[in-house]
Amino acid sequence: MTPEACTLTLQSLPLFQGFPAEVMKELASKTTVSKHPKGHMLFQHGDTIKHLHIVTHGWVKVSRLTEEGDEAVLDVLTAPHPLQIMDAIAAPAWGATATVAEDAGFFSLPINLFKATLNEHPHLALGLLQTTAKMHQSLQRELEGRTLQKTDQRVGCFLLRLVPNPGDTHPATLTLPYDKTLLAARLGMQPETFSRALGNLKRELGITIQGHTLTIPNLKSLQAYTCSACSGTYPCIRSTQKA
Amino acid sequence: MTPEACTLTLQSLPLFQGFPAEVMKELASKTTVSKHPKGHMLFQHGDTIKHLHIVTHGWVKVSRLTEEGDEAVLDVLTAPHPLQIMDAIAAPAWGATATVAEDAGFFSLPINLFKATLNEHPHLALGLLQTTAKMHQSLQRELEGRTLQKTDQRVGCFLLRLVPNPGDTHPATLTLPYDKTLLAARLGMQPETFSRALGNLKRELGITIQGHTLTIPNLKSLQAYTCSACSGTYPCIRSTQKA
DNA sequence: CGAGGGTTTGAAGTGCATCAAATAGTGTGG
DNA sequence: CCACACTATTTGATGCACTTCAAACCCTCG
Repeated sequence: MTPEACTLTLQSLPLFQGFPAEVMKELASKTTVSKHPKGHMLFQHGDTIKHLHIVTHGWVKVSRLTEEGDEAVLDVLTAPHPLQIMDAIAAPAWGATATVAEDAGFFSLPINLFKATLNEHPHLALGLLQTTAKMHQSLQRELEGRTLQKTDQRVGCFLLRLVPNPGDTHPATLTLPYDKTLLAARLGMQPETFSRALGNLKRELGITIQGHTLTIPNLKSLQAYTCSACSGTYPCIRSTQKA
Repeated sequence: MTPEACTLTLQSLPLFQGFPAEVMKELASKTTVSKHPKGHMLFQHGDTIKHLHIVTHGWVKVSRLTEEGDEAVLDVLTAPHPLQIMDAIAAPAWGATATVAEDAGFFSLPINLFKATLNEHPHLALGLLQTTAKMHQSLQRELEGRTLQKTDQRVGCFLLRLVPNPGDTHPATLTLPYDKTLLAARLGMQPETFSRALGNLKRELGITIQGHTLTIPNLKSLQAYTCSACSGTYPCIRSTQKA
């Protein structure tokens, strides 16, 4: 990627809204571009933070592991999201582990440079606050869902947020973005439970499933089934709007 | 409260670390002090946010309600925490409901003034970023706990974080900060389940319970019982350090 | 003392996890 | 292009953790 292209791409990120052109050029010149295949671990819980990583394509699992080997998936991110930016800002070490879930590309910029830039141009922190505040809201919504929704509803809710045009009435078609096993973990349930939940939605609401593609014949009925246990109103916050 | 006292108290809040004295004086002059009894609702999901409220004493429940009347408790806050600062900052607001859980006092400053101050002194946003980042980490830890820990372990974990001197070996005594019913909701379980969990800890680990006071004979064994399902190491992030 | 909410205890039901095994899907080398 | 190995997914059977419903108990406060 040419430096100019890199600058442009960086600049388009919500994270860097409001950053002046000359600052972006400086940041871009120190930015590394990389690709990693599925399964690659980017960093893990406890590692010293050296870079701020931003996903440019693919999917990345952010999780925490216990001594006993259990895993809690905190999020699964795609472009244009930064990885654990809260840790990068606040902590000396990563608070989670990041693993590539689907072949992914990254921009990585030295965390010191990023922090220095923020210090030199403190008004940029205001934009960053917006970004982080949205992430926090999203996480609160997640906690609410875990508390109040049954597994079927969590799955339905996730599907609704994948629908390309929520406004449309009538059949919606969508593609599951990554492995069903990971989807299950992302939603805090076992793969078997996820599979059965999809089965229930199929039976109850006529949803069609072919591999990773599925069709929802009636969005309204899925909303009725799903959103009754949620405090928001559809179309609610969508994962791709998070940052 | 005298204006001077108010200024001093405001200034001591982590939220306002680094705010210059003259700015604090200005903020304090516009700050309202109030008290509300248990049960009072401060604001609810959907209300326009006009003030930034900061708890000065007592406890406040932050929750979201569904149409069906179910409630998800997102947090229970005490001094010196601000209420829903993320919502105050981010647009559009996501919002939650805040209810006084134990008689509480507040500082309230007009949100516009707060935002204007941030804009005028953008470097203050850097400190705010630190605060919000810690809140986010804390919420991630909560989500991990809900995913990986059994109810007994969640209760034990909560108790450990209430211990006054985590370093001490030998019997620790602590007081539950608010109703057991609310505690249960805060930990994402039913009151009955919470009660039984305490009973289990009593039986398994010799914890003594007298009303809202309890004694833990051996912190190490409680840690072993509780923290094995958690990715952190005790003493982990404590609720009172959150902001 | 009596009323009402907070808390505990018991019994029964349910949702999800777990274990086990079959099936579908994917990539490999022949 | 096929056979194989390996993984992802589905399906079934069983068990357990937690919820739900019900009732007793306790505690505070008027």
